[in-house]
Amino acid sequence: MIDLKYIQNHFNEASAQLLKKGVDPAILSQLRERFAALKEANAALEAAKAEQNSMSRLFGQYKREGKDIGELKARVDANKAAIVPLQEAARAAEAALSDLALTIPNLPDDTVPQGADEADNVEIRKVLEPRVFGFEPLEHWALAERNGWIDFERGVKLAKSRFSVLRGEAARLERALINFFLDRNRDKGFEEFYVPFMANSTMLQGTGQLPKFADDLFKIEDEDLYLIPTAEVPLTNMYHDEILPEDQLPVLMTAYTPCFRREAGSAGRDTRGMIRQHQFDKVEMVAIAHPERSDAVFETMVQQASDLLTELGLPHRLVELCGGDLGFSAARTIDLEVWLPGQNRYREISSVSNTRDFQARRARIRFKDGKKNRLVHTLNGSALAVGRTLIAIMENYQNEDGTITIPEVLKSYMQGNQE
RNA sequence: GGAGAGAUGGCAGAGCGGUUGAAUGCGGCAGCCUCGAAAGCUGUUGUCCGGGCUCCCCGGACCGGGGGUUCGAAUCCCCCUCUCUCCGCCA
Repeated sequence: MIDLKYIQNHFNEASAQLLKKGVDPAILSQLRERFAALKEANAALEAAKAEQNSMSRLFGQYKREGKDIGELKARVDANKAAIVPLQEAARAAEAALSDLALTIPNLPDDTVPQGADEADNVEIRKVLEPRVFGFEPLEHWALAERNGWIDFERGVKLAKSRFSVLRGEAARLERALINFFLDRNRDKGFEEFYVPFMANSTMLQGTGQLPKFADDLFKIEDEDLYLIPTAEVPLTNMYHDEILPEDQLPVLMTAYTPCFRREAGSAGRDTRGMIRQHQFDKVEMVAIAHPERSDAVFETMVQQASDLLTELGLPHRLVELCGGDLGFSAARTIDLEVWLPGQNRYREISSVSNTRDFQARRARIRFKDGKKNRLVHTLNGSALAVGRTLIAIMENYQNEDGTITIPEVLKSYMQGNQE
């Protein structure tokens, strides 16, 4: 949730920032009005309640002293009746405000480049040179088909489209990658977690998936539970409604989870292969950071994701997302895109974001700053998307005969298997 | 799924329907003591919102969540959620 006081005091700046994210600033005027209306309604209600409280105290006193309470009771009854509509008004104002506030995205950092979409993202740097092939490299689905590694048809049969089955060495490689990522993240000080793959609506609101993006989630019937779209949800909400001691910051966490997404808005996109599935594996990093030190943590996380790709020998590039391509909760995001020779292009494999205090405000995650409680900054980043890494390894390490060479660092996880 | 018990401040644990935002203990913080520490003693110690234009005061809200009774509810009533114990089922 955005900072309502900031909107109030820096209306023009906030409007400009929101515009960068492609949001109509008119919504901010509306927000400001609703905020003012709530304050007014609350002031009236609280005054009436104060009156009621003081009369009630008097009531008790009269009774103890044996005084006549008839006249007082009449006054108190009248006031009580007057409170009812005020109560209603305040409640309505509250609902109107939060309904709107929860749908407004985070404000982007000043450093975020201007731009409408993906095309306006800014490349920061490339890491590793793409390999030169002496033959025409195949796309991952063709390789998978040739070797029987991915069974798309049976995935569909078992569930529906956009599900697939990994088989044999591919399934094993998937597991190897998960272990490799978790081990390396742990080496960098991220504590490993194993978390529920479902989360309730309060937690999803905390990280910003609800209420606005309910259509992107799989909901469990008759339960207040959703399949998690990312481990960011359980990890970030680990400290939901808690106040951390300052010396515990930053909290660095990592977890492997499958991720479940409806992909409601992406009909027809990436339908071939494993790029966009309803279920995929991901190892996630989440940090709860001191607000003055979150930028350094952000850099660490970007570097970590990049190092994993480098260690796997996968060429990639770092891209700073422009305002229009930034996610709902993010103030700043750097994507890592891996080179896919079969597709002859870079594809997103990790996304590292600093949400500043946007999620912290929604999830009420705070730390003790001396005597005061302050909101923390929360950050998240993939390290890495496992399925897409698998694809990248297949495409980058393919041989002319269709076999795949296992990257050096994974060999210990594959018990010496070379192919 | 069935039966019972419970949910109070960082933790433990009291709380006749009326100065109870809440006893007490632990923990935390500050001070005294000490060369220093421990022990001991003294004081202090919840969160959120609004106003004064701020670390001090005033008002409001909060004792799992939501309703209700009442002039007044942590305390009485109803619903929901969760936890624990027993039974059933189960990896």
